[in-house]
Amino acid sequence: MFNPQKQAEEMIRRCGERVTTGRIQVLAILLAEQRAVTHHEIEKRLSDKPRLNRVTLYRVLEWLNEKCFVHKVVGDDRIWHFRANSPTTYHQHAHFECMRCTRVVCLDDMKAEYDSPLPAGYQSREIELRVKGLCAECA
Amino acid sequence: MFNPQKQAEEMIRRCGERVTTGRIQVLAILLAEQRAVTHHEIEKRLSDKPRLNRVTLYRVLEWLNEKCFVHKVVGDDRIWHFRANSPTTYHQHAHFECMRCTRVVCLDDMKAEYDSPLPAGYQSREIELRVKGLCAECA
DNA sequence: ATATTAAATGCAACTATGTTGCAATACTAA
DNA sequence: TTAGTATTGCAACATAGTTGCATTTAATAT
Repeated sequence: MFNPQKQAEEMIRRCGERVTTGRIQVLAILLAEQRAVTHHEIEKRLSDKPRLNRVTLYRVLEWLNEKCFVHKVVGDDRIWHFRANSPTTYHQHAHFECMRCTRVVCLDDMKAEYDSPLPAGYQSREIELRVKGLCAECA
Repeated sequence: MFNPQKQAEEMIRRCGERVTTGRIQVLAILLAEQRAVTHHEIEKRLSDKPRLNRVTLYRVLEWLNEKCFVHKVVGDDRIWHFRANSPTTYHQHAHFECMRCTRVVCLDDMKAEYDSPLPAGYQSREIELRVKGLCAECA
């Protein structure tokens, strides 16, 4: 059975860096969540436990991103949304963004295509597809 | 020969809304520019003439966007970038974003594909492709 | 041309997301 | 257990963008 807390701790321990309760809790929250969530949403989910400082949360998220446990997307609300990485989400990002509620959903099974060549000298490292529209609840 | 100022005025006049020097100047700047530029960059280009107020510039840009003279994209720097629309850019956006200098370039001739279906009940209104990497100068 | 009126502008103050420097604390290894 | 370094918390800051309201200006009617 699925225990995000334990899994998070295991993942962080295995990478050889410092294991802190903050990192575990935040990663656990993101593992349990099936979508990209904002700093603010994570803060709310941390509210019962001894709350992590706002700044620390930002730094933890940045760290998780650097270590590739997580990736981040910015939506039309100009706010970072974080989501736990799974093998499929790693280098191909497709996200759906609701134009009404600004909810961000990850579309893992996409196949982003880009036919035309880039301008001369340009190098592509990552491709991100953003589909905007209305989610089921707002449609 | 290409006169952005005149063309901008003509476009705004034809849409039947108020023609103001602010709107003309900003649209002219965006027409002359071949890429997506930030509020800040536009402000610099306005510096010789009697400068538009910061807030007004935001409102002019918002207005130009609503009237579809312009579209906006947010980059990884979480800043809005604006670009004049041409028929091709209208409903298909593809942008290249340099990971080093954060320059945003529009790739007009893309053909974004999205194979998988959206989750049930979701509606797509717009598709945006973001290719991240290094531009010619930073590569 | 002048007056009228609604829309656009300028100003000041504000909001929100995210950052930085530094002192205090906690994790790891010896 | 102790030492040393990485992480955390706090306060102050930076920046992009917004809001309310008084003033000005573009379009319209006289």
